[in-house]
Amino acid sequence: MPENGKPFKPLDPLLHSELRLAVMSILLDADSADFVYLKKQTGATSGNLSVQIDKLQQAGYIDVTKGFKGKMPQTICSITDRGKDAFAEYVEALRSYIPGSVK
Amino acid sequence: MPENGKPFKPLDPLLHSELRLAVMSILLDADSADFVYLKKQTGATSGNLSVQIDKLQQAGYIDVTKGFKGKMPQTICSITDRGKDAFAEYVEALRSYIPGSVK
DNA sequence: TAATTTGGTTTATATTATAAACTGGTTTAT
DNA sequence: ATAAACCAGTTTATAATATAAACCAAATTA
Repeated sequence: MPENGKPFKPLDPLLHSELRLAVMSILLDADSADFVYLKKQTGATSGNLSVQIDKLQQAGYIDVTKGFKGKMPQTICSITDRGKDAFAEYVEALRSYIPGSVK
Repeated sequence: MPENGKPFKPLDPLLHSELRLAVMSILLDADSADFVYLKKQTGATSGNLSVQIDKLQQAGYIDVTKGFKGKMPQTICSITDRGKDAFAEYVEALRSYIPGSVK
């Protein structure tokens, strides 16, 4: 039997989202970024970004710290170890869909 | 100015879907596959597969030919050049989200 | 010939993404 | 000092998407 089953690994739905993926990507590089920076880099609307940050936090993929910068509110995000793992696994899963990146 | 804008390329929403991506992946390798085979390989339900095949066809990413195999209906799918291009571009866009695959 | 299976399609539902509208506070202009 | 404009977000409404359940016609099997 040459053809075996389960060729495709499931894609973590929490990461399989353009904006959340972008946020994770930034945090993976920067290890810390605030709301304003994330918004600028992703081009997202505030509302969308706010919602997606929430989801990533609730999944334990990022840490969110609310404070102030001067008098202005500031939301700082950073990636967790769990988030790093999930991202790596997501990328690995992606490979299973891309012929030529078999390993 | 060290930090430039637009770091993330947009992800073609037609391909950014687990099942459609799997179908495209199979067709890219096989160049032709029927409904039954696609269903088996992806593990999708018939309904879901039917809908996603439709979308790919309407986008011009795949060709769909309906005929018969013996007396049984058969739906054969194959990838188009346009589909190949779109897939390549999608993978390229994905790279912009994955630190370490900068080029 | 009645039940079951095959190869799908259609339609309904649940989830998701996204933007619009809003809030609480700050800075600027009058 | 008060109004107007702005900043950093949150909440809520809406549109789009994914997915499965229900259905259908024909073929096969019992």
